[in-house]
Amino acid sequence: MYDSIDNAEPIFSISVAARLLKISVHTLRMYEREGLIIPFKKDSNQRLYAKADLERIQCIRDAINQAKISINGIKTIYSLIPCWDIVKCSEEERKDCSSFNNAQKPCWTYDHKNVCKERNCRDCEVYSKYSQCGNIKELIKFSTR
Amino acid sequence: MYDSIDNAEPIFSISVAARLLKISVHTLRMYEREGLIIPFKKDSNQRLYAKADLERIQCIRDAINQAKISINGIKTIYSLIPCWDIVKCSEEERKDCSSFNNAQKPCWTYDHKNVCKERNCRDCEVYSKYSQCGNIKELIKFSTR
DNA sequence: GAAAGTTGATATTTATGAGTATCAACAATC
DNA sequence: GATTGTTGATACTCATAAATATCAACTTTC
Repeated sequence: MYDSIDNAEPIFSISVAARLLKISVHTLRMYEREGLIIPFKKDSNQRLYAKADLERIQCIRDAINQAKISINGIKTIYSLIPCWDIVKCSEEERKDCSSFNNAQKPCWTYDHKNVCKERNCRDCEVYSKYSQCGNIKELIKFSTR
Repeated sequence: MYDSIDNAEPIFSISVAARLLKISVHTLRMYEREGLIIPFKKDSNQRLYAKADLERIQCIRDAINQAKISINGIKTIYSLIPCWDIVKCSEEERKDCSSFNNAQKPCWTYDHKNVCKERNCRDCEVYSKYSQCGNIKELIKFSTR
């Protein structure tokens, strides 16, 4: 039943998400403010979380609590995802891209120009597909093949 | 005068290094125990630091104190350096490499087999050339060109 | 339309990671 | 050979990051 829910469909309210993850709603909003997650937003501005979001958040929790990586550390690690290789932006665009030229926070926390302007970061695979738990290194490997 | 010193020549004792960096000798040994640095060792086992080591340590300090990245975060970031691309190890060797297949600590903290067995990590460019301050992202960029 | 849930903001608590202190054994220096 | 510095190990302190609590204004729900 719970298994039949689509991974990407935002259906859990913040309080339900918090209960499932055994954390507080405040912590969820804090992760968002830090740029670690991008929950879906209803027209009324209320947040909704999908199963994929919950898995992602659990990875972040493990990084903080088990691996003892600070939030700023996680932001820096996310900033190393080779987004330029994933979205295939041009040399010209790279020169002009804040994300390409910095390494303090994830690309999806910047105001976008260029290719990324038309993309919705929540659905972009830089954010959605590759930024969980151990697989950032897998992505770097893949990009250097 | 100080400028004429070779960057790579290990000449500073631990107490001198600590004084120059304005930190304690204990902190220097702690960074080493954590695998962040590899000082030169005399036959008597005493440590010596080169100018390049001091610069590297200053970068680590800035990451901890300014950027607020935890030591475990720095170790994880170091583990993302595409060493496989730098030392050009084979597919076969990669399958068998603890560093390639993990992302918790830098490659130079593992017991080495394969290509790296003959290398001295302190002199290896994975450690020496590319692991300072902001240039890990530069290296990933370079590897994905 | 009353109750339950959400919003962002600010203030506060607490768990712990980074750094320090102390130690006896050993090495270097003059 | 006496002084100064180094080694690793264990125990301790302190600064602060992560998490919590509280708030009034706003939404959703039945």
